[in-house]
Amino acid sequence: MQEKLLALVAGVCEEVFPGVTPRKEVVVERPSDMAHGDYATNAALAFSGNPKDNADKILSVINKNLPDYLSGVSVAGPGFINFTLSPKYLSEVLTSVIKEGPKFGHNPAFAGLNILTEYTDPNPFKEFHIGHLMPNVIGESISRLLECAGARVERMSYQGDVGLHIGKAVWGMIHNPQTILDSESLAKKTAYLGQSYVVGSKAYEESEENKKEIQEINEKIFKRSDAEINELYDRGKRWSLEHFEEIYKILGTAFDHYVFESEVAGEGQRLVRANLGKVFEESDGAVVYKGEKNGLHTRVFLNKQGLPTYEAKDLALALYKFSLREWDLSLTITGKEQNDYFRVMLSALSEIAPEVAGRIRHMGHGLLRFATGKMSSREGNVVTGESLINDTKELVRQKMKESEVPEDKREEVENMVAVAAIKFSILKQGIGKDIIFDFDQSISFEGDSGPYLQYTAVRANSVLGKTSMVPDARNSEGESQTLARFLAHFRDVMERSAREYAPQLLVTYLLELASAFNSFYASNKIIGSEKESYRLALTKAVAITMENGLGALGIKTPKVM
RNA sequence: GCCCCCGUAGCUCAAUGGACAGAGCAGCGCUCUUCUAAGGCGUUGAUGUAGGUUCGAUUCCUGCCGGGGGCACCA
Repeated sequence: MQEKLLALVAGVCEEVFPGVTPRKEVVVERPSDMAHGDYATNAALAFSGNPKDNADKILSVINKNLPDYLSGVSVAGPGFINFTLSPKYLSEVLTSVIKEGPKFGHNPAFAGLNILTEYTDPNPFKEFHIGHLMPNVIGESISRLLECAGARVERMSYQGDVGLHIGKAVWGMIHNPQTILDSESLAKKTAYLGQSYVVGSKAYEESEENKKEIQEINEKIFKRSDAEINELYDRGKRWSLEHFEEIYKILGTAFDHYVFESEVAGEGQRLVRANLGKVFEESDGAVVYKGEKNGLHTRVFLNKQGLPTYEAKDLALALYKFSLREWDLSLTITGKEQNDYFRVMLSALSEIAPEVAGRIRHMGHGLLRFATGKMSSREGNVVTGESLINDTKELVRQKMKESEVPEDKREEVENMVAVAAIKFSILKQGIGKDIIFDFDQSISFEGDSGPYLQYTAVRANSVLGKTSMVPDARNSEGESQTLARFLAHFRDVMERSAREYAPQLLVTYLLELASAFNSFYASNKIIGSEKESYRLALTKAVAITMENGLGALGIKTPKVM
């Protein structure tokens, strides 16, 4: 629709101002307030001259031949030209929403592109704490938005399975042995790993002797030279990965690719050495990249021992990604504390493989912090992702005591609602912004919240289940067009959210839609009214749109709640 | 010291250079003889500060104040 109107406006401008170039680009967009219309153009302001006069001229030309998808064109404010969609067109939109069903909202913004997203990088042997929830929730939503925009998306998780933290955890396992059977719960296994890491970290700080032992263990892990240590390492890694998988399942993420640091370390080392003297240089015994030439800073790629650092591994990871496929775009989502780091790494990469570097984009998400005190896996006072989900589920359970949900479905619904509450609190704001986490404030079921959106869809579906009348969008005379107008904007919102990698735009839209529907619901009887078939069409379209929108956020819609 | 990001109602957040800056929470007052009150209706309340660019600035530029992050062998 936006394109259609833009074409119309462009044609009219050519007629009114033949051969004149506007001072600025003429655009058609959604006005901030829907009361002004469904779309607006700045055409009258963009051309020089009195905006009101310009607008009048444009208006008279459009009105001479008003397309049937518009019911009105008007001038307002400083000279905006507002377009209002006609009831006839809105009825057609409703009909097509119902026809398209789960496909409604799909758009061509990224049509045909192959995109790789990398977004949850937890470390085996460490707990999956709530900080890991951020990239997962954001990454999953962006992946889905891109899929709705026509892209083929594959998801990757990159995990640190080598490094000092592992040595510490294995040292802890050796000095604090516990017999845990394979059949025991993953919760118990990962709690033990978490403890072992705490034990090892403390020991590392306590004495030089321990420090040395841990470094030795680390070297043995790296070389896989000690059978007993290999056994502990392999078991711990397996437990961690199984545990992560369990969490991904609850969150609704499925990765296509898993890459471990140990798999790219060797190639990273080789890559840096091969470009020594060209891209990298030696400095103080290490191999570094001087980023100052590009306004950045210097970073170490190979340490004094000649071992690859994170930066070298990331170079190899980037090339590995493109050996899988010629991605049109490779998106990496990490904490924003890595923003500067990524600039340097990509700068180095652009000297080695510019065609690859040019297609990589890094996005830094905000940090999840606590109002009181810090969280540290070294201290062992982390809030794990699992415990947050469980605490939230407990609240949902309280709330559901009175609900109609059948016993055997409760667990499933509790999960969906709890996950919705958590995901919403992350996605409602801009990606780069920190979240000061406070359980009572961040996890909400009322007002603007994930469960509020789910509730709206459930309520709409509940109405639909109570009648056998067939929804029919045609008979809309005398009915408010507000809801239909909201629905007509969904595709534009989905497209913009994808283009800007901005799930919060979709969140805001869904809240507005929910509010409009609930308001409609409170003041109109649907079943049994004269307008039943039309109101059912609206209700059905809302249910579809809400479910599709929530889906793009990675939130499931329960049947009942 | 250098570089990057952020300051919007009491609190937590929205807002594509435009039209009276949107919500929710908290507060106050209503609202289930209609289909899920996790709802609806009403009400109080905000762009850190000083300049600049622009017909028009929360948005762009500069200074100041305040907060966060990064800057050599961790990831």
